[in-house]
Amino acid sequence: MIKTKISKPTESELEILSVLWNRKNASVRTVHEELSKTKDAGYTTTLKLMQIMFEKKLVTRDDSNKTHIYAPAVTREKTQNQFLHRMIDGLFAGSATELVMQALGNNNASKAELDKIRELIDELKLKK
Amino acid sequence: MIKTKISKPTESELEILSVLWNRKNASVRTVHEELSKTKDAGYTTTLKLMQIMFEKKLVTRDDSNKTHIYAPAVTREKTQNQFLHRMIDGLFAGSATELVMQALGNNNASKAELDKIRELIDELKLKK
DNA sequence: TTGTAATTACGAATAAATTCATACATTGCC
DNA sequence: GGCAATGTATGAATTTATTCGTAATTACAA
Repeated sequence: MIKTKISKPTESELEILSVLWNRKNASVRTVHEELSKTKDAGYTTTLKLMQIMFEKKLVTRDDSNKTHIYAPAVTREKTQNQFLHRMIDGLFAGSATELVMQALGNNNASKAELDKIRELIDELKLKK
Repeated sequence: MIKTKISKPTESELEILSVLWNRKNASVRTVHEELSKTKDAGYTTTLKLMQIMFEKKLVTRDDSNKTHIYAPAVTREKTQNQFLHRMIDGLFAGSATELVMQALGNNNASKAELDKIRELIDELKLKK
């Protein structure tokens, strides 16, 4: 199996991917309007970014109509893991456990959420 | 309390901070030699970066001797949290729980580690 | 067909991060 | 003192990411 170079999405690209993940696919205009809620940048800026992402193969697009429709070419999960690994390696001395504990400790997870995590842990332990 | 603008360390700055965290403090040469093990860049590049970090107040330095000694001005924990939050907001739709589950699921934590995390969870639950 | 609104394409400006060459300063040793 | 070794300072080049103005294209309604 040939592994093509992983191109890590930049900060801005991540914002765009988020919109695409939520909507499955979208036009530049839709993405731009979504982003405009929290950020202010010109329309052509978003367009250009999405074109670059297309070249990088971070997204695919259907250009059979005038308005091109973009869709993510990478999954949210893969991308999350990519960043998690980066972070674990660079900032948590390679220990995923450290990251988990830190994230748990500093956050107000509800009782229900904590239970859900506990369940997962028990499951994982069974596999050992 | 006055909150000064948080300046997020860049990728390269993070590598330098890692060395400083591990050693408490170090000269440019020491840091550079450490980094050279995994990365190849010139000495003055490391120097310049550390000077910039000093201006940004990411590190302090003792320049009473010819060879300046640098020390981290931000803690590893604070920095970890800063990045964790960024990541949770940008990539996990604001849910720390999601991040934790993802990190756990994809990683081979040992039984002992899983137990440690479970303990933490139980502790947190008591506080609810 | 022709005009207009919406869109994509393109190229260049700007900004941010990284890299490095070169100059200058300090120390220790002969 | 004079020289070599080891540092720091500085400015500029390079690279990567972001932004946006303007031109070309397309769809479609009048």
